[in-house]
Formats: sequence, structure tokens, C-alpha cells
Amino acid sequence: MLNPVAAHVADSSPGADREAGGVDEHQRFSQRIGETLALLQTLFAPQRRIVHAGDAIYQTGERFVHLYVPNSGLFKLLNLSCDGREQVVALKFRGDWLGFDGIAGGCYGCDAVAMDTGEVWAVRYDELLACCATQPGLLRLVHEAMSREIAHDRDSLMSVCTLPADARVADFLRYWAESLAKRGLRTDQITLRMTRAEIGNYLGMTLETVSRSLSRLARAGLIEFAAKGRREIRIPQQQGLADFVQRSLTPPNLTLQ
Amino acid sequence: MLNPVAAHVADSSPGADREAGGVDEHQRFSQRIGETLALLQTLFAPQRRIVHAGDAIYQTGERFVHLYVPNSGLFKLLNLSCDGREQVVALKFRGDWLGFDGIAGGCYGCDAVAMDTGEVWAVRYDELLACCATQPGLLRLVHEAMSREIAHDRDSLMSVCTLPADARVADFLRYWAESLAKRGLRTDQITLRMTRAEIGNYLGMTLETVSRSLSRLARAGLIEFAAKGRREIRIPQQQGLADFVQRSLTPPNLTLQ
DNA sequence: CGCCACTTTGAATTAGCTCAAATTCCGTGG
DNA sequence: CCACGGAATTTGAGCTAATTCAAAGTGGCG
Repeated sequence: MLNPVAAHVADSSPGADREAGGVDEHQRFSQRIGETLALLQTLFAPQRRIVHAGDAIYQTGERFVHLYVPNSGLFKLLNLSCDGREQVVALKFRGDWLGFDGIAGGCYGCDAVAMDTGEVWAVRYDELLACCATQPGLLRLVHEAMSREIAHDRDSLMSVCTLPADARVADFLRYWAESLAKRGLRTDQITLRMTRAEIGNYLGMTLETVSRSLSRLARAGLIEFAAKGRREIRIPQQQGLADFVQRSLTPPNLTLQ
Repeated sequence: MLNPVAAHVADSSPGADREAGGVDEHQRFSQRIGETLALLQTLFAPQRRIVHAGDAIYQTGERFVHLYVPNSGLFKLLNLSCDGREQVVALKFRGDWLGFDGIAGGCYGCDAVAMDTGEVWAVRYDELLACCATQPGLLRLVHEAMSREIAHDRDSLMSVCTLPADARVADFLRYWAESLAKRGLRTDQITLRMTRAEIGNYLGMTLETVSRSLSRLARAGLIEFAAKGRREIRIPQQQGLADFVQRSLTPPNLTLQ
């Protein structure tokens, strides 16, 4: 199905156990995603689609028909305002749902774009609803996904509103690593599939600030760049990033050099 | 039921027709809220609760059992991070749903607090689900509410990330007025039920900046303070605020004096 | 009347932005 | 295989929007 990288590999770094959501919780999460996908496959034989970096799964204004669930790959949601502003508002991974925002208005409210090669499964919303009538677990599952999305969007807002730039970047990396860990993917070495400009757009800062923040985090030893290419980042210990976010809050803003 | 202020009063200001979502669309929206509440009443005879400013409808970590729908009043959602940060992440009005964020984890993820006197209806989530099995319209309605919430959260994020402070405040006022208009409430004279500190917290800026922005907007004639008390604000024309947001975006950031 | 919480406004400071230049990376074609 | 060119990144320097700190001013309410 998808590379089932042993979950015990993902969190072998020291300090991983202290984190909220330890190894076993991640394993459970990953397992549930697998079950979800299996269930979808059984019930719908969903249309599978291979996508490549840059491909749009759906676009703003397009008529809402399907919800999409990535089986692999990374995806970004781009919100477009009528006045031309454009912003990355969410990142999506395997097992997440894309397209909920289209239910209310009958049209998708943003663009969903693949950030690398992956596979998405398309499920017709009307079929899904029909099926929910007989499959009680399915509805619960969908509601949980929507609920999680709402909760996460609020956390994003809080992050943007309350954290200084460096902490925002640190939290972004931490969240990315955690998302991978939850899906049983390796987190010791992660590849950012976004340019500095995109990260900055997502976090509400300029590309230069992102670059500087990353440099500072690296200087502080919280991350390491791969020998070649600055898209590859090593995170010695995720807890280090979490701690840094904490520290940047304590009254006398003890930032690093 | 609730003060059904004639909708035609709400939008008597010039320029209202040019706005996205004119008078009739607002009227339709308001009508649907009425129908929703009527439906809930019929199906559940929901527990009604009168609340006063400052009352908590539910609190972070509390066991999730009910969803709540305000019949009247204004409410704020406060997100609390484990590290003590606190942020207003959403405002809720009559007909909105509160508590969706609790579905996924079984506990509410934020505090819901009344901002003035109002009435909320409590609906047990399990009863709601059970009822959805026989009432197809009900499920659609709930999903639309969740979908709208997701879409709006993203708009909030975009606003915080892409707009300068003055525009953010203007957009906030515009949204507030629009929310009232959509519910058939008067918008020519609105009463902010938040302190400058709360508004600032919601918009990701300090109370001083909010105060200064309001003063600038007033100086520019886009809003007017009531003779007494600076919580009362008159909005001569909503379109003026929308235009101001636009203007603050155009390349050479043409802000007001 | 007087307290207290909220608001406004000013002045100084700063985090993050803008502008600019140098560097690195990577794909393409010779 | 290497040279070339464009895109992404880094870093510096100066600037500016917004914050912090401070001091009045205002209104509500016991």
C-alpha cells in the first residue's frame, strides 16, 4: 500500500518519549489511518489518481463533488481572496481529508496542490453520505476529520498571532515532523517541499525572515542542514524545538543570540 | 423568539447593494437560521440556557457531550495552549454551532464564553447523530456549518497573515457588521462587546495598535464613535471598510494619513 | 464622589520588512 | 563532463510598522 516504514525507527531520537503523543500513540494514529483507507477502499473502490508536484487536485470555485484523501504525498491548500491575495492555509498528509470547505457553498474555497508525487483517492460526497446511513463508523470518522481540521486551524491562528518569527518557524518544523511521525514516516531527516517564500507565506512572514530564522535555529543546534541542499533538514530531537517555542514565550523573551 | 428586526432596516445605508451578499441574500441566510433553529426545536426540544456576559458555555478539556447553538447573544471561543497562551480564535452569533472541535478528541478544545446576555440551545451529539439517520436534511445542515467554520477559519488566518493592522481592524468591523446583517440585526450602530485588548488578541496585535487603528479609521470617516462610550461604533457604509481593505493592499501601500 | 478598568495618545524601541548583493543549487545543452 | 542560466537561498544594511513603556484621560458603578 504505502511504505510502512517501521514506526519504531521514526522516533528513535532521545527525548522522543517526553513528547506529548509518544511512539505508541503515533503508532495508533498511523494504524487508524490505515484502517480508514482500507474502509474507504472497501466501501467505495475510490478513484485513485497519481499526482506530481504542482498538480492541482481541485481549484477554487470548481464545483464541489468529491472529497479527497491522500494515500501518499504532501499537499498544500491555497486560499485565494477575491482581491488577489494568496496564502497557504494548510498542509495535508496521508489520511487527511481535502475539500470539506466545499460542502457549504457547493464550490471549493481553495486550491489543493500536490507538493510532490503522491496518490489521492477521490470519494463522491453524495456517495459518502449515502454510505454513512448504513455505516455508522464512517460518519464518525468523517466528523472526526472535520473536527480535527477545525481544531488545527485554530492552533495555526494562535501560532501566527502569539509566537515571534523564530518560534513560528520552529513550531512549523516541529508540527511537520510530528505529522510525519504520526504516519510512521521517518522524521530524523525531513525534506521541506516548500520554498522559503511558501513557508513564509504560510507563517505570515517574509522569505528572508524564514531564512534567517532557519539559520538561527541551525546555529543553536536545534536543526541541521544536510551537507548539500538546504531543503533537507535534520532534527536531532523534536523536543528541542518544542522547548524553544516555550522559551520564546517566557516573559523576558530569551531568544537565542 | 428573537428580536426579528426587519432586515430591510439593516442595510439601508448607501452602497449596501454593491456588497457581495446583498440584502436579499442576507434575508435568505437569516431565514435559514430561523428554519434551523425551528428544526432543532422540533426534533430535540433542546435544553435552553440563558447566559450572561462572561459565562462559560463549556471549557477546555471538559468532556464533549453537547453541541451548542446560540439563539441569541454573542460568543467568543478562547483557545488555550498548554503553555499558557490564550487567544480569541472565533466569534459566534445566532445560528452558529459551538463545540465541533470536541468531536475528534472527546473533549472541548477551547472555552466558549458569552459576551453578553443570550440564550444557547444544547443538543446532545449522540442524539444528533441518531436523528441524522432519519432526517437527511439535518446532517446536511450540520456539515454545512462545519464546512463554513473551516472556510472562515482559513479566511481569518489569511487576514492575519496578509493584512496590515489598520486593514485587519477594518476587516474585523466589516465582518462583524456583516454577521449582524446576515442575521437581520441592525448594523448602522454596533456595540463592540470586546475590550481593545480582546480585539487585539483576536487580530494578533496589541491593544494600543487597535486603539490607534480605530482612531485612524474614525479620522478617515470610515467609522464614527457614538457621542458617549467608545464601544459604540457607527459604520456609515460597510462598503467603505471593504474598500479600505482593498486599498491597503494595492502595491504602494496607500494608507491613510 | 471616588475608585478602577478601559481607552487614548505620545515617545522611544525593536522585530521584522524592504532593498540589494553575493552565493549556491540544479537542470539543460553543448 | 563541464559551462551556463535561472531560481532559490543567504546575508547585510537601513527602514518602518508595530510594540513597549509611560502618562493622561474617560466612563461606569458601588
